Amino acid sequence: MTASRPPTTAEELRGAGLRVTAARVALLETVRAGDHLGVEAIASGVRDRVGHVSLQAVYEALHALTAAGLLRRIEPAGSPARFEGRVGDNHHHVICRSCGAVADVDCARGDAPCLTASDDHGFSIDEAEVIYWGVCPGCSTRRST
Amino acid sequence: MTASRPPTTAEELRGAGLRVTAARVALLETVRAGDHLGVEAIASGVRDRVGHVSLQAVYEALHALTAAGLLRRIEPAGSPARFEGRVGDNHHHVICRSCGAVADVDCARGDAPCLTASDDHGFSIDEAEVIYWGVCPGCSTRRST
DNA sequence: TCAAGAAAACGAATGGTTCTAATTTTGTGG
DNA sequence: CCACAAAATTAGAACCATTCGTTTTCTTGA
Repeated sequence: MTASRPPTTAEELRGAGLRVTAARVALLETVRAGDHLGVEAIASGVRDRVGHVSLQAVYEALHALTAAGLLRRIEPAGSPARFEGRVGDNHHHVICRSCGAVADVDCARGDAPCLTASDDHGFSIDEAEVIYWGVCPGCSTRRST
Repeated sequence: MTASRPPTTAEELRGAGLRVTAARVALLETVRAGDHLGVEAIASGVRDRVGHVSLQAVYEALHALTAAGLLRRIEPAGSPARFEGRVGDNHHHVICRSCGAVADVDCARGDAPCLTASDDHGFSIDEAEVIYWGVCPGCSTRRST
């Protein structure tokens, strides 16, 4: 009897070669429902769904899901890591210098590397990561008033 | 009598509104002579020039010189911070996924922000930071052999 | 030269992340 | 259905880069 609930998330995990645990399903759903969450926020979201989960387990699962390509890790300079569920579309990010808010920016090209370096110094480049730095609407109104 | 040696570095510091100390002069020269050095390497270079300097003093000076615009801080995801002396030309970086080597990539535009976001979400963007990820020549030959 | 204030030293702490080793759970083959 | 091996989870400690508070030293401008 395995037809009562839609096992989409679980199937994705299994399809990626990962074992299915309640914590991983909850984690994947939490990250997808959230908006560039940090580790602490993810842990809290996972606990809301499945009870107690250790922080280390969250780190481990984030590592595994990121390596499997189900999650993407972004790490703005000077901030702890954040995770997002949108993968595969090679999009970029705008980050607020004031509050650290992160928003997605679609990539015009879509495929990585979406930019070509003027001089690659012999490197074989596979990705161009773009971070736009600025001030978000909320912070700029707060500043000017 | 102040014409015996070229006081360029000291004048730059003073011009930026900073006090001139042996440690700061040595630090600025170390970073400029080096190639995207980390804090530990900078501290070691400063000590080679002026003797004992505490790590905290190095952090403090790096902070001050970065804020004054004499240095630029880059922080590749998953690595400690590195500093470079080339400022003002809004160039970008190629980073080796294997050994962490950093090389400069000139920006085609030169002025920041050199890219325009497809959708800025209302942010006022002042800089587009581009990091090209790949494998450096040394690491790719090492891998293939 | 002198006093004000900034910078450096010193010592310790903090936060995010990773490691180790032991235990539990999961998927699978008998 | 049961047992086994692989993988996941746990707890705890450790690690690293960075920061903080305080005292001492030094630069600077009057």
